[in-house]
Parts: sequence; structure tokens; C-alpha cells
Amino acid sequence: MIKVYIVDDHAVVIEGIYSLLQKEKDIEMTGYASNAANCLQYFSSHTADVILMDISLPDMNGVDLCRLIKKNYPGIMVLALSTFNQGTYIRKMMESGASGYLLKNAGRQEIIEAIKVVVKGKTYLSFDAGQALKSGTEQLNNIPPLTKREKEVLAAVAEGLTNTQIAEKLFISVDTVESHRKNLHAKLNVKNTAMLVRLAIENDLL
Amino acid sequence: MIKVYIVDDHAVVIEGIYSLLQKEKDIEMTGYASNAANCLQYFSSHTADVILMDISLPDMNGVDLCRLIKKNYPGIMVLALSTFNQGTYIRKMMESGASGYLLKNAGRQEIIEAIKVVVKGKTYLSFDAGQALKSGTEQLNNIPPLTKREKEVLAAVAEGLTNTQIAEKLFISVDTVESHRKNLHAKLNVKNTAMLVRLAIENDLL
DNA sequence: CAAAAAATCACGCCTTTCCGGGATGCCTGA
DNA sequence: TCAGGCATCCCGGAAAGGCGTGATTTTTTG
Repeated sequence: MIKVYIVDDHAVVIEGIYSLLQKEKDIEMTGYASNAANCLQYFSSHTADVILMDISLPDMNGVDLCRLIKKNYPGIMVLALSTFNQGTYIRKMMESGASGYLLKNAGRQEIIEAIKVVVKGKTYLSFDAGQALKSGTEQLNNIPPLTKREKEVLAAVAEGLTNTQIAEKLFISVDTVESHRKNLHAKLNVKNTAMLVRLAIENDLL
Repeated sequence: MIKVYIVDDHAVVIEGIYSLLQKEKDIEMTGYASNAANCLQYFSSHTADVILMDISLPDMNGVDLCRLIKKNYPGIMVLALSTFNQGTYIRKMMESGASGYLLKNAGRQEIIEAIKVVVKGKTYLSFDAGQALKSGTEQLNNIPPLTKREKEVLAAVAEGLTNTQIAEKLFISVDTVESHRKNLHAKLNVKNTAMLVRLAIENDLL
């Protein structure tokens, strides 16, 4: 009997999965939570085999919750659940210890299969998710890590501040700001402010 | 007996709503579809009182589907269903004839209430959705209409083209491009490229 | 048709970015 | 200890953008 727990802030999703899993003999739903806090509280005194976890929760994002769970209870398998089929999200979840990634448009069969796969310690990725992951790593999407300062400057630029204003804000000289911008341009392979801001927003670098 | 139909590409959501509505005596689920095409086909020979409609579907967006439904069957009330609490989406759905907007984190009570309200011809907005709408219209979010040329220039700017490149692309002089940019700055109340691009992306002006 | 809105082009002036260098400490991990 | 990444600062010239103002032509629309 596989014990499944759900964390999702959408009542209909919880209800739907509950309803779907009820028909399955060897799967049992032991509980659910609509936020990270309740989930963590539950596991301080209970356990489960698999957690179906929405990546966006009201009080914490799925990535952090997943990391916490895997750190404290490595035996529990986390199966990420999301509407978004974005390489970045998927990658982050997998890096945080998730055993799989399931899109919410998955049907009953797929959900059950995913649960059975991850409970054995294997990895399950929705077909589309797998695709997104691949195309993400193999293509240009590859964003080099930015330093703390660079991120600060980038955020300020995206807010529309001029170099002078940024310099004042960060208590550094205008030249330094320019240096950071130059590095950002080089790292992100852009050549002006417009492309920089666009890339920053679209890749959630703020 | 209120007849409810669901259009959503997430099996769990359909299952969840079905399960929730089953317990309600005076509401009946008459069918569902996981895409716009099936939905339209269904209504060519059936009807319903309320359609719960996801705003993002695989083959068509909710806004267009809503418009189609209301045009052909004005008597059917459309209740938009979405994860996103964004003023733009909400506004577009309402403008397309939807009777309400429900967030997917709504509980059983709220869903049922919403259905009962819209079937009477009234409007139902999730609390949060109402807030987003208000803050959208009443605050600065108010975006004046842009002309065709302005949109073209804006798109080019967001792509990272320089004024010279834009001029070549649109077969106009650099001065004209600058004029359009000046107008954009004035209309959108920004003062540099960074803010312009950011605002353009965040308000889906591309 | 006549008024309004949009699109076009122009000039001058100043500010800001962009770019290619170079330089100096500081800290960390191999 | 020492290389390398990081953050800091500097210079100078070229390019692009921002701002005010004004003008002409086309298009839209009441």
C-alpha cells in the first residue's frame, strides 16, 4: 500500500487527485495540505511514501519545500506537480531532490504510473517535461551564474535607474556600475539595455 | 437543476470539480472537454447553463473561446477559471462576455456560490480577482492605446534593435523612430529604455 | 468636407550607454 | 602560496538615447 500525501493550494486539484486515487487499490491518500507550513507540521509526526507537491504554494515555493523535505526525510519521494512546462522550474525541482515532475494535464493513468515509479526510487518525468529539460540544457538557454553584485545592478537597471542612480543606491562609483553592466552584457551575451532587461525579465533573473 | 459544463485541459481539475459538484443536489455536470474544439462541437447539439472555462487551453485561449460561445449561445454563462490572478487576463475575459472569474484555489463553497450567482445573470469575481481588477483600473496601470507604428517600434526596441536598425527595418528615418519613442515614453510615463521594455513585457504589449 | 489624430522628418543640445582597455586590493579554494 | 574570481575604480572616445520644439503630410473619422 503506497501512502500518498498532497500539497497544493488548489482545492479542486486535491479533490481531483483524491478522487482519482480512490479507485486505485494499492494507493492510499493519507492526507493533504494547502500550504507548506501545514505540510511540514504534518510530517513532524507522520510520514508517507510519496508527496505530490505543487511548485507554487502561498507561503513557500515548491523548490524550497522540496529541499526541506528531502533534507529531513530523505526516504519520502517528492513528485513535483505543475501547470508550467518550463525547463527552469523542472531543473530546479530535480536539483532539489524531487523524484519526478508531473504536469497537471496528466491523466489518471499517468499520475498512477508516476507514483508507482518514483516510490521505487526511480525518476518519472512527463514526456513534455523531459522534452523541456532536454531542449533547455542542450540549447542556448544556458545562463551563467551571476554574482550578488551583478544581480543587484541588473535589478536596478530593470527598474529603470541610470548608472548614476545605481551608483548612489549601492554606494559605489559610476565606473563600477559600468563594469558590472559590461560583465552582464558579456555573460548574458547582449549588447544593450533593452536586450538585457528583456532577458532578465523573461528568465526570471530579478 | 443547474447544468454545468467544464472545459479544462487538466484531468485532475475536471475530476475535482466533478467530485465537488456531485455532492450538490441542484447542480448537475452535463459534460466536459479538454480543449476548445471538443467544447464547440458539444454545444452544436447540446446546451448548458454555465460553462466553467479554463483560460488556457491547448488549441485556443479562453478569451477567444468565451467570445465564440457568447456570440453563438448568449444564454450560456461563462465562468472563467484560472490559476493566474492577473488583471489583464481577468479584464480580457470579462470584456469577452464572461460572467465571472474564479481562481483555482477557490474552495468548494466558493465554486458553488459562483455558479449560482452567474446562472442568475449576475457577475461573480473572486475576492482576489476583484482586487486585481480594481488595482488595475484605478491605478497607474491604465495604458493608453498605442498606434500601430508605436507598437512596431516598441517591439523592435524590446528586441534590442538600435534606432538606426529600427529605421532601416521600418523604412523610415531615425528621427521618426525617435519621435515614436518620445511618444511612447510620454504615453507610458517612462523615461528610458529599461523602463519601457520592462513595462512592455509585463503588460504584454508585444 | 473639416477637424483630429497619426505618421513623417528635422535640428540642436545634452546625457547616458557602450566599448576597449587597464589597475588594484581581497578572498577563497586547490 | 598562488591563481582566479570578485568587486572596486579609472580613462577616453564613439555611439546611442533623451528632450524640446516645430513642421509637413497622410489618414481617420465625426
